[in-house]
Amino acid sequence: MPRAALTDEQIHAFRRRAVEVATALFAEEGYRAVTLRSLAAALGVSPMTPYRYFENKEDLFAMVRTEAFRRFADAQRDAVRDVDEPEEALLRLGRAYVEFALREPNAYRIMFELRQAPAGTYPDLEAEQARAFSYLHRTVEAVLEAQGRGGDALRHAHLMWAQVHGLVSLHLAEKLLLGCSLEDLLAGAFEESDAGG
Amino acid sequence: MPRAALTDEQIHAFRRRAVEVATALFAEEGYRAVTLRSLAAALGVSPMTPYRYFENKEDLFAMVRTEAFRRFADAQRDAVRDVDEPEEALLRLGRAYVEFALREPNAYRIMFELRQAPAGTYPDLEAEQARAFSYLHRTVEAVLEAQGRGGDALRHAHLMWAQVHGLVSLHLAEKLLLGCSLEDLLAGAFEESDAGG
DNA sequence: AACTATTCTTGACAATGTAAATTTTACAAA
DNA sequence: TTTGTAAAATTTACATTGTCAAGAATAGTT
Repeated sequence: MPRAALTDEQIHAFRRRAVEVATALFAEEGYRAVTLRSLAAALGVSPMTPYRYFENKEDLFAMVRTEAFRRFADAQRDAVRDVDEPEEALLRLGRAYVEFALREPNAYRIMFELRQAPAGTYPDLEAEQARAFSYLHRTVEAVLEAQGRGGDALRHAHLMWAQVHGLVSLHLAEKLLLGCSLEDLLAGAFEESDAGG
Repeated sequence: MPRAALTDEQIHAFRRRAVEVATALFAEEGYRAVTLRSLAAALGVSPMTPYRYFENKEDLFAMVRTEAFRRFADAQRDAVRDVDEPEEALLRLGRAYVEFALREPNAYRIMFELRQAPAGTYPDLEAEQARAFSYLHRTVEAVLEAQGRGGDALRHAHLMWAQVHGLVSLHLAEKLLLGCSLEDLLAGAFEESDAGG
């Protein structure tokens, strides 16, 4: 006789929409400018309604991050779909990486903020993160294998990731000195990545 | 006949102490946990007193960042003091970089947060930042010169910076996958930096 | 000792995250 | 159709924050 509880589908639908709107607000106004109240207003619900669907703000942010990593991982996947040449794939991964970061700088900022919840808190987030990295990892494996020297693909993949992430981070934080644009640096980075493995 | 205005020295003394205490609080409790009220309490003054010495919280944070960059730049300077061999100097800069980031992770986080005030807002900050980079820049110049190929030292220095910053960032954000520690990666990075120039 | 410009404190306000209380809603039984 | 009820949604309320404005204390000159 009581009112029916929310379907899993209804819950997920609301969560999806909330994350979507929150992401849009981030893209416009930046990270910390988005409040739960402004989000609720944008969703057309009362300020406390999101609390039925998310534990708290941090929980919602985690899902925003998770979805951002999902889009990022998808972009990485699509970048190497139907690309057989490993070195070509490597280049495309790098380009797709930078493209994503420049297309969605606020998403990138949220994804790689230097203060995150302790490991194990948000398994979905970490899964998407791992997936995003997996395409680079596999491609580096293929490159090294083609060159006859396998083994430390994980290390090399991390190094490349760090290189590009470092460049993008410094660019987004406006730490690059005049006379050195991101494009210049990327050209050099990719070139050396190819050469040096 | 009125009360004497604060000396420049008094003002600077308070600002220094406030920044010092704020830095200590950051180190303990992390970044956003520090409030102006808690800082004032730690300083033994009323909540509004800091406002006579800083425009607002952002202004105070900027000075915390500036001092962090100053310590960092000093560490870089000291790392290569009296080191003649350019390649040895390069290694030491890298080690000093990572040491600083691991010794003062919260400072490092504040310094390289992905959302900063627009360029030109805090000249002192940018000056210390530029100084911190200058030691690497000069050393790379020396290395390239010794190898007979000069010209793109700025680019190479940026790439190395990005490499190490990327590794440290990923480490601090706990994004490194199991089986790949920061130490392993750094060994590889430095080795290749030496080799590849 | 008294005036006054300056420093410092107190009180207050708006915004925010969130808890508790209250109201509304949807469904099924009477 | 009416009504009971549990879930959903809203409204209220509160603590914490950054910051403003008014008041209180302070020090140095006359």
